[in-house]
Amino acid sequence: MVVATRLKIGDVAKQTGVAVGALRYYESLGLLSSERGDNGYRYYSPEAVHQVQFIKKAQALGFSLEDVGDVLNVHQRGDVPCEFVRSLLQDKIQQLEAQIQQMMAFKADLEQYRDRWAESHPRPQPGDICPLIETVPLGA
Amino acid sequence: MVVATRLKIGDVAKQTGVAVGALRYYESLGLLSSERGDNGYRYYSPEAVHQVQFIKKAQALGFSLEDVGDVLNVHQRGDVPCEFVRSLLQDKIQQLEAQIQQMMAFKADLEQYRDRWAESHPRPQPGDICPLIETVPLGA
DNA sequence: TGGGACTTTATAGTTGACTAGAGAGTTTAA
DNA sequence: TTAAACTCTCTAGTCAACTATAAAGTCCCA
Repeated sequence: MVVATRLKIGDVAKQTGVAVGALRYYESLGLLSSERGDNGYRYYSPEAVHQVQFIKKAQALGFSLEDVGDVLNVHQRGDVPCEFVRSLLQDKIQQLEAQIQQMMAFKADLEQYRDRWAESHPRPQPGDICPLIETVPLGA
Repeated sequence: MVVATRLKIGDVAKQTGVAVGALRYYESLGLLSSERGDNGYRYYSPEAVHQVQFIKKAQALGFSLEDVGDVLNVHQRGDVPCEFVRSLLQDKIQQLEAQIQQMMAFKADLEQYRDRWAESHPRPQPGDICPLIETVPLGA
């Protein structure tokens, strides 16, 4: 009676804002799966939308599609012990933590950079040459 | 008498751990400058080493070489008012801040993900199927 | 029944940040 | 002095993550 909604590739594209071509590309990498209709069309379950959103989110944070696959493929194969997934997750969390620390340090650098310059130039004059970079070498 | 040390490209490569080809590439993008000797060789000042280190640092944090150029080119041309550089820096700082916030949120997601699973699986059995991804859809 | 919107595969092109190699000239240390 | 090591330019290739296009088939609705 109640047949689970089957989405066509264009529907998933619209709901996620991800291009049709990109979805096919994800499939080619094993990040996203679909069933094929008799017409050869791909049909997706509504969860596929979440899957794609997850991919985009991870990606926005600097994870590669391969990284994402490390987690998702494991799920799709459905045959890997939980401990493995858990350690993958733990790795990602630690990577993220390290990256956050680096970013905060770099941000502090940039702020110091900006503020030191502000001190020595309380009121920039038109035509000023900017001594910013050479006088406060960053990241040395 | 005292001539400032002139480094050859290979010296800079060794001191920074960046490949010779990459240094030439940076130059082609205007991120790094050198003087040419009569032999056609590039010669670098010791500050070039800091410049390259800065590039690598920014890059490691997800800034593109174009981003880096936004800051550095301004310096190399030496003719742009400070306020412009200041606003560039301010932009980068804010970008960084936003990214840090996102990363922290995502990290929290992953941790929740990991911990919820731990609750429901206090002692994973060998052969367990991992219900991690489907049961706790992330980033939905 | 038609036609526009959608789908398929396959191939090729794009961007960023390089690396690799050819072919030629230069420097340097034994 | 000569050979290894280094440098030059130029062209081509690589990898990731796509996008674009062609040629063909399918769906849907007025």
